[in-house]
Amino acid sequence: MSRASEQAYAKIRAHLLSGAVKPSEQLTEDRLAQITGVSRTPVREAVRRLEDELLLVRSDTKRLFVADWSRDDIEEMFTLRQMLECHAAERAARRLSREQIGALEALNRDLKAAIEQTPPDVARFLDANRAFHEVIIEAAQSPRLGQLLPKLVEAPVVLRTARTYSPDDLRQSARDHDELIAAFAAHDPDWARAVMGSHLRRAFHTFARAVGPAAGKNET
Amino acid sequence: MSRASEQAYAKIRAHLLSGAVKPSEQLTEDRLAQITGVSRTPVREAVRRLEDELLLVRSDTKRLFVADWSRDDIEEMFTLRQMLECHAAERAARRLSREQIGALEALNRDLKAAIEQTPPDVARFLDANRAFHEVIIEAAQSPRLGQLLPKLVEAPVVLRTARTYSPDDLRQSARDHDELIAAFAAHDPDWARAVMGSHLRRAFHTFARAVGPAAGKNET
DNA sequence: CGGGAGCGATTTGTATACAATAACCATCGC
DNA sequence: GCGATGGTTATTGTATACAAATCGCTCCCG
Repeated sequence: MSRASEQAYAKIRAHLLSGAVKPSEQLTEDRLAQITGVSRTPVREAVRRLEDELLLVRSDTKRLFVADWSRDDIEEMFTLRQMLECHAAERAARRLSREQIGALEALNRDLKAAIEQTPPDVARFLDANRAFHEVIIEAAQSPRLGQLLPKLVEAPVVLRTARTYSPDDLRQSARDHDELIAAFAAHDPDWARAVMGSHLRRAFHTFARAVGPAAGKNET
Repeated sequence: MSRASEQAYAKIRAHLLSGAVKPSEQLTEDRLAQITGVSRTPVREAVRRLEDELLLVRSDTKRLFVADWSRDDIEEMFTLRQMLECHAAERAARRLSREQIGALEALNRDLKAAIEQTPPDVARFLDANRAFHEVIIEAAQSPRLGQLLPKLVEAPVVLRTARTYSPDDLRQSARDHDELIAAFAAHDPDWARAVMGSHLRRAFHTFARAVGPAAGKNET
């Protein structure tokens, strides 16, 4: 995207991530234009992208709000993500080059280093983690898949970034990645799919635990 | 969406469907503004939506083109659609109300009527077919799913609408729908998933046959 | 003859002003 | 007192003018 709208996107995203605004809080395009320093036109472009990623939502009458993700929303999202990303892992297992596997190993080394810092560098962990998964999607060579997945991946991570990851959770993630790499090196699609499935399902529970226990039927 | 941009969206879509423009042909926002009778601002909004649905694509330097779907693109799309829509069928089987099942029956009656006209009314068939699948997605009660699927469903149908469907193909579709309804009435998720899977996979082959035989490795 | 720099024309991106619509609030009628 | 109704303000939608980028051509130089 072009300069101003890309900048608006990044700034608004950072603004949401900073915790300066709360879920369900109303925003206006004017206000965002002030914050980002560009006019409403590129802001609208950026907002549309953020709506697509479900970080922002519009009310029935077009008013703009910070998205509020319930536990059920998060579960639904992880279920879909699991479906798509398991497929990606399967395809990637057939296609990953030696270089790409090397890249995954390097990223996971970085990820581990981020964990073992004191205190653990969660931001660095998340970056390495994202890059890791992106390599897999890239290798799956399915453009449509690459277009669909980001919409699912971004939202909850950004909105709940303040939460605490336990060191054990982080280490388990790293181990999952190790096993994924092993499955890829063996070019075994079934193995890769299975590992990715358990990896993401565990990630969901880790995530959900922090958000709150399973809700029975409450709305909000 | 608001009036002008919605209108622009509909007109551009109709324009693509009419065959007045060919795949890979360049379009300009100005030209589309002329055609739709609104200014470039809402046109840009509409174009973004059509890009999202992969009916339009932008070159690396932001120029706008009519999308060109290769056979491989279509196969990829159907594979993803199958994955998601089987999931939807499974969920729908657990949730569909008696009224919704009644609605599906009515839609399939209409679909059959469209087939048995002479000549068959393909547009009416496609409308009923779309409505049928939308009821299922609605019943799946998965907002994210409802957001993802339209992006996959629209594009190839619109772009290849001129092609001929054989009466046998259409009748087989109607039979698939009958069996789906039976699976829903029995509230059997596994059955529903299986029927949806074969329904869509057959639809892919019907579709692909008209586009051209499986290409080995050709690019374009 | 080929390749690249420069320039005019085309196309997309951004800012701004204004129009349309929705929310808010106070007042009126019952 | 309570709900409907009108006017006022806030917010989003659209048109338009202008800026930036890109394309395609010509012309020049090697």
